[in-house]
Amino acid sequence: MPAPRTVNHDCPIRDVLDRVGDAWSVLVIAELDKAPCRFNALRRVIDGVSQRMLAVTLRQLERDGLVTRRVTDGRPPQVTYALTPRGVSLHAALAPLADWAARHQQAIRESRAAFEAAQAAAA
Amino acid sequence: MPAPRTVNHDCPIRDVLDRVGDAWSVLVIAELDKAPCRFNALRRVIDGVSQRMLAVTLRQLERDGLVTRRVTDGRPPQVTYALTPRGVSLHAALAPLADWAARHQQAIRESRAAFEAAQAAAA
DNA sequence: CTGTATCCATGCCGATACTG
DNA sequence: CAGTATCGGCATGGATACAG
Repeated sequence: MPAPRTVNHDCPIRDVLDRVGDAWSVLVIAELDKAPCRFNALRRVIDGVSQRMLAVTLRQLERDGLVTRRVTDGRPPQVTYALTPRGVSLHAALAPLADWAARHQQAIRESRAAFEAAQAAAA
Repeated sequence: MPAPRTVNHDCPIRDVLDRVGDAWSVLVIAELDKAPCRFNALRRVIDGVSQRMLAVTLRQLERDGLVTRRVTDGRPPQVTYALTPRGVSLHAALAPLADWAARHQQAIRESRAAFEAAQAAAA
């Protein structure tokens, strides 16, 4: 019975969404796309990210070859993160989705409000 | 000084990713884009999704106006789900990302392997 | 400054049981 | 067939403390 006509979880897009679907990855990528950035600078600009999660996120992105980590020893030590070409291309691939989001955001909010109103009415 | 130059969480794309970043939404959308489908048919084709999560996922998508839920009372009762035009457009907006994923999947795997090899070597 | 290690609260989700 | 309700385990992630 080797005919699994079921939808596969390891279709490529699920892979990406596992990377990029978390709370911080996209924000980090978007920020680094503007300019390379140091750890604490990112921390300040991202707003709400914990030290732990920023470190974890950057590790994952580095691991996947989406960002580079460059250490400049000195006083104090500095670590600069930057997007790789691959990271830039991911950011580009994200653009249509961002565009869709911006265009439908309002309509979705309205749908949601309408849906909840209907729910309330039913109750 | 009301100048919060921090990155915002409610930038539209984070909104979408909160919807679409979960494990099942994209799979459901992809499946419904092929053809409308009934609940248990989806359940069978999606493979691994629990009854609960499929129900929750469909509710959210319906809530956001991405899918419709049509009930055909009878013996037995039938419920058919289908994508709305908005849902179709989301699926389209996802395409570039899926494409990127397919193209970089292999390279990412290699990066990851290399990264872990480096880690192991360092230890 | 740039992290890692630990602890712990929260919330997600599968399993199960039950309803129309 | 198409769900909802409830429970419990497990992973996620914030807070804190510590290190290079």
